[in-house]
Amino acid sequence: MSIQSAIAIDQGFNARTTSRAAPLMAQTAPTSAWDDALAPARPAVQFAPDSPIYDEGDDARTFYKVVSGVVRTCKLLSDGRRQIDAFHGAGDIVGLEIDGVHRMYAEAVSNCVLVPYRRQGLEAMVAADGQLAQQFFSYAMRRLARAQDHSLLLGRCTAIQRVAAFLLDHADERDIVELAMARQDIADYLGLTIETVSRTITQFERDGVVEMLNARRIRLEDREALEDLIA
Amino acid sequence: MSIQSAIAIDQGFNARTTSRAAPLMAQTAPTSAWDDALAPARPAVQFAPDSPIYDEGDDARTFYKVVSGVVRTCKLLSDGRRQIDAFHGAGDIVGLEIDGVHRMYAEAVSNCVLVPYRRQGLEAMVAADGQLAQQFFSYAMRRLARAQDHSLLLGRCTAIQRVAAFLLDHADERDIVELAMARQDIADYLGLTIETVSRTITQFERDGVVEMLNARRIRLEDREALEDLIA
DNA sequence: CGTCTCCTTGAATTAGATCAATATGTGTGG
DNA sequence: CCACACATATTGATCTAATTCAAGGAGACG
Repeated sequence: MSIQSAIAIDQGFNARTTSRAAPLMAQTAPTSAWDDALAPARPAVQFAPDSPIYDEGDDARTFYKVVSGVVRTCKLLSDGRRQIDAFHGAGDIVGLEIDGVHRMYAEAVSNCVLVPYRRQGLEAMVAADGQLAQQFFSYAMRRLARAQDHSLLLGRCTAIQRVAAFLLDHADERDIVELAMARQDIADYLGLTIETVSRTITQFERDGVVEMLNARRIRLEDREALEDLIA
Repeated sequence: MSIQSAIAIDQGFNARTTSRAAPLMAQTAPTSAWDDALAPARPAVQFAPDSPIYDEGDDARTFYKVVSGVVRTCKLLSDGRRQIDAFHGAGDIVGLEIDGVHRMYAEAVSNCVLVPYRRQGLEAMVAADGQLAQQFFSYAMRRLARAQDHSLLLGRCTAIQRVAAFLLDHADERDIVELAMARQDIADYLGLTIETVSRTITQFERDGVVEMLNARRIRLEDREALEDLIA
């Protein structure tokens, strides 16, 4: 169903993380132990921007490891309001659930390559292999920590602080922010409107804190000023 | 340090969940496997309302299982704004971290009895015992699911929806909400002000949706109406 | 029976949303 | 290469939900 739009490819693993996805990858754990322990359910699959990966409510037989590109996981309210839970880059796991059903839906933000794994196989291996189990526990705890940080941002931070935190989160070592996602995605991640995100970035530019090379590429001119905002 | 205010007691395990904590407990997994597998680090410890359990930044050598009462885990912003991440009732684990440091601080909301466990022992056991590891992984994933639901509430729901969701979350089978926490706690959990929480509940009462038996005890007169608000 | 803490209520303010254009690309076909 | 169409982004004007500021009540407790 949601995988129909995906095109199976026989290789593509050598194409390492794009520089665009690198900042996200930096926040994820090494997954080397995985690649050895778990056999992919199928060859890697490619998704075009905005194409669905799985739907909320879908049977969660399969989970994915992101090889390249960026994935968003979201929830919808009945009136159409959307909350993006997280963006996932190379190395991240998406779609892993304890019970059998996906609690969110996932879509490709950019062109993505994902490796699908069977959840069934995982459960047996986790029970058998303490090392692997430790890795998955650790992975879940790291995701939890991020979700908790996100709650603080959504519950108690101003628009200025949310956008500042987002830019810092996605900046690379050279203070360049390469945005894989559109303004609407940023807004739905930060619990704001697209207009507020746009205005806030513009304001940062007026204040000389950032420079917009273009809409998707922003340079932090004064990283400290941004850090002070969220301190 | 943060445990100084706690008084070690030699028993208290037989005192099962108070009715007050029951709704929270319902959201937690059975932990029977634990009690057998992991030996407490010390006898159970009692905490008075508002007393600190551990501080953000503290060495996370110890984690706790809530035996009775309610615990809050929180983060502070530098200007004093507080976000309550979660309330924890009987059966819940608090203070378990992957790295060695507590990412939040924890305080007793009501009178609490907690059993402390050493994290050190846990890591070895998890690596050795797949069954136990599976339980901890599952626990972390359930916490993650709750944190993600909370993000949707904070990012995209109105004050009315947040308060409605909170009341439904804490109602027992008889549609009675026994609130262990003060209005300020509810506000800091929902990302609102105390005034907005108060006004919203008052409005529910005017609309005949709830009845306030007293400030800490609310009866849902029309559960469906509340459910429709968050649908 | 006063004092304290917690809760509620009211009035004024504001951050961010909404509504409404306008601009800036970006790809397409002539 | 230009002109058009379409997406996405920015900007402006207004509105509103929630906050802030400021009193009052209502229990709880010594």
